Amino acid sequence: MEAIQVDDPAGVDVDTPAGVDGDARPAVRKRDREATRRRILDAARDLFGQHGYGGVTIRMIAAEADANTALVHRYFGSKADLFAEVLSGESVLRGVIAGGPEGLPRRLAEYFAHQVEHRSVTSVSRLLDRSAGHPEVKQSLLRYLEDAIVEPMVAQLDGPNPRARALLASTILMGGGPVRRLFGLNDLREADPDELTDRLTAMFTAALAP
Amino acid sequence: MEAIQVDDPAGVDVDTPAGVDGDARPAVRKRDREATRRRILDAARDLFGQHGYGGVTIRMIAAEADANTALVHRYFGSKADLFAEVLSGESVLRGVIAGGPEGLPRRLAEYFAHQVEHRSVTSVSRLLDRSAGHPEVKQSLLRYLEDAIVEPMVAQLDGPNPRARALLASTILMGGGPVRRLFGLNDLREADPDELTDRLTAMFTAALAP
DNA sequence: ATCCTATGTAGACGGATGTTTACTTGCAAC
DNA sequence: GTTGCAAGTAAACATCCGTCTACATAGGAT
Repeated sequence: MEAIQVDDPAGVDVDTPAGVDGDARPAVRKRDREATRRRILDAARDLFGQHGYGGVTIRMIAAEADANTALVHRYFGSKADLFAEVLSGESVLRGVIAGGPEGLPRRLAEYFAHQVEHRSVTSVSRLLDRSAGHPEVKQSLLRYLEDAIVEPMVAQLDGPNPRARALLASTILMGGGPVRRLFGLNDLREADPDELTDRLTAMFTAALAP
Repeated sequence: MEAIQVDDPAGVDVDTPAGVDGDARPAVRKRDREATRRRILDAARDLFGQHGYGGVTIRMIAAEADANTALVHRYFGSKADLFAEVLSGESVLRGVIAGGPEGLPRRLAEYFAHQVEHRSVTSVSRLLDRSAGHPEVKQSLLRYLEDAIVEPMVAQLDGPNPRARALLASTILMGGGPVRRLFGLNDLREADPDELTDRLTAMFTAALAP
């Protein structure tokens, strides 16, 4: 869990004949603010997606990005700020939701079912699920859900109480996180994928119907 | 968040005339293993229910139970063990699920809607939600969900893939936690309670139907 | 009244974490 | 080549946490 110390003084042994180390990084890296910032952000996105906010330390992020811990704070302020920036870059669900109200339940169902079929080590739902219960990122999570899910969904709904209906659909989406985390995927794969999608479509339809 | 230090040396001032302190506890308590154990367990149940596993410290529990930190470990082993014991005592949902398959979707919907109407500071869903992402209690959570939700639900289901259907219903239940935590209750109360219950019934029916 | 044990207590230990500080060094403008 | 600043580094700081150890004492058995 620790001991990922990068004990390469990065100055000794400048002429490493060829990259013998696993990572394909140059023996001595150019100083590049933007590149470093991006490496940190990418590492943070991966790690937060895998282990959630609480499961990741600044030192883990720095090690994964092959950067110094202090740089994380220099470029992003605090851990919570970095998390917020990672989250603000996610936009997969927005694309799923866009596309017109008729097919919306089915598109949501297919997104859900897709996550059951192809386990992605990193995904937004995984990140949301595993970051629950950390008050310092509640605002970031709320903003993401509002901007990327609820608001675009409400924009497509006719009839009364669109917001309550969108929240019920979100409930299904968010429930997938804990269920997958605890039970794994095999139980949900019990039936064939098409039946799962059909059933989910019916659930989303019930949540969203006017 | 801290400084709940109980600085009562508990021996000085033995003859406090009457309980002037807010808590109705005797100035000097009798030594009582069972009572102390129960106080700790009750405090743990309340606090875990409010803040989740990670949001509660052993010191908070001890302070709330007016006991010593070491006693928590003496009586319960570790924090994770204490959490498991708290969880094993919860059985509200089992009662909701029992009662026959026909009314099951509606009973689940009413349970869900009830939590929207009467915000209980402590509840199982709240506890489950806020304890996500802590690997050391994953097994406890899984066991609870399996024993108290999925297994009793499966026992009532006819038709194919009962387990996958039960998991989909659980998805709705578990999604309620994050949604309530982040959005609060007002948005879901947009419509009148009966309509909410009806809609949830339809969702659970879609999840569970053969 | 005297022991003895289970109950309760105080405090430390070891480790982890977010964050900051003081320093070094690459790089480019002059 | 010199210099100044931004990029990068090492190490510490300040907490906080779960857990454990060594000690005090209440209260029943003798």
